[in-house]
Amino acid sequence: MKSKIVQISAHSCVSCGMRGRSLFADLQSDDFALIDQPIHDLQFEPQETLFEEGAPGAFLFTVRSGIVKLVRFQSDGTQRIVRLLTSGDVAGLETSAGAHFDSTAIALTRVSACRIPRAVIDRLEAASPRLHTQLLRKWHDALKQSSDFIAELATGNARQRLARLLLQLAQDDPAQRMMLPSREDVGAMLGVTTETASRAVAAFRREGLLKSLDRQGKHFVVDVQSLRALAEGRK
Amino acid sequence: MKSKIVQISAHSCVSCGMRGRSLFADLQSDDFALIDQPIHDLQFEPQETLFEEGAPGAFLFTVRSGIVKLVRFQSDGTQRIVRLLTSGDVAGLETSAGAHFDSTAIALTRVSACRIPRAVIDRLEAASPRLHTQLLRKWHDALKQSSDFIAELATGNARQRLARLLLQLAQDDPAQRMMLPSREDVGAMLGVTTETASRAVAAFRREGLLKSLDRQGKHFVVDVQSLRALAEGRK
DNA sequence: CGCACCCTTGAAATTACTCAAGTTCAGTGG
DNA sequence: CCACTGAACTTGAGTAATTTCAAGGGTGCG
Repeated sequence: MKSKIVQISAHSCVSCGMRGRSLFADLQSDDFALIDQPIHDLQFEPQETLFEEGAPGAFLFTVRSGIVKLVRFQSDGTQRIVRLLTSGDVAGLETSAGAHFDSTAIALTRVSACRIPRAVIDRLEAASPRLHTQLLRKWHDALKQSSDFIAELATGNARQRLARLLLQLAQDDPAQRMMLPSREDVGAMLGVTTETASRAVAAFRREGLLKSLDRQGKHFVVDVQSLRALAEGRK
Repeated sequence: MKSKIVQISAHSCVSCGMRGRSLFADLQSDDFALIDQPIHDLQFEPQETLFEEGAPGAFLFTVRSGIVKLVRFQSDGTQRIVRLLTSGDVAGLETSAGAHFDSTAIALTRVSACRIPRAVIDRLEAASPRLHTQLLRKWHDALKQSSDFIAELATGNARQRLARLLLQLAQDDPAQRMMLPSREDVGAMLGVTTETASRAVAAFRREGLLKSLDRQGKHFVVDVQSLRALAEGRK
């Protein structure tokens, strides 16, 4: 594990640029005084793992930037991606319910994430009701994302699923740009083989639904109109 | 809506047979005095809906018996089942995060469920920390079930998915009996068509992995050994 | 330059979908 | 009591989509 670690003082949480979307959104300045254990800002390189399924969860992570995949490994060694996390999402929420990690978290891009000890969460929640609302919201977000995943990425044919994934990945960018993970990961998200994922991406490029921004075929501009039509089944 | 309604006094919650698995598991007798709004025990017939996606969630339900499906309707009118709830599970947890219902809940069998007003949850949680742990546990259960759904029922071919579903449906019965929903619902759970679901069930019956207990093909005894082998890919 | 890794493509085999027709069964009404 | 009906399940045949296995390209890195 070569990830860069930067220790954060409670003070710097207060002025964190993404605090509004983080777990600490509702905290008041007094509350930060209750943080009695260090919170670290960790940097992960692509492919590095934040935590592994089954490990006792002593920490929870707030993703500051980048994309994290949550995966389950199957008995044949292949992986199924069960959810994607982006900026503002929490990885390892199950920690706050006292459980072991339910899945393995792996960075898809460079990822910056705050690692918060479980004890800090427990203490803040007991001492201040303000963390509570935000924790509930994060649970809700996670559950909603998970059922969206089923409804959108595990339903319909490969072209439809890919269209929905692309729309999701491009949704935050004002210019409809997005970065596409490896074809293997795309397959693991859609529940299809790597080859099928590759063929579908290649077809979209030929049809002009995707326009390459680089030579490696990782960054694209998407045609939102047409993809939306495809995603909803009106071919 | 012809569902039978029975009003429950806080007193009867105390002695409820399934309280140990319910939201109120950790409450002490004092806590029940805080329940200032009626909790109803509702009976739903198969096909009746508990609540609809998008409705403002003023209630949350604890399933006492029976099976409830959570469904999302797609733009073409077909439905995708995103999760199943059984005894002890909570439907409409999103209520406790102040959100609208994320999916529609429909009874698959006769269902008995306690309808708890949101205000009761809020009050209990504010006044007593004991509800809290249990609420967290229920969020965790829901999220785990949702990712299990992806990993198990949306991965592999139709035979494998059906095998995993059957094992799940039979897991609580000491004699490996289970009741199978309509083929349409099976399809909506596995992400395949009704015909494919029907063919897979029929094949399992011919192969002896399923033995009918009735003429209508709803109740079966499952061959756990063989299904487990199939589910894990060791044919 | 060559190796490794990923992506792409091809062709055959398998699996799933579509459309259409039978079958069974429970409930209804003559 | 029995024929009729509707709904759900089953099955068949043809088509489409996906997987599988195998080989060929491109890119980046040592």
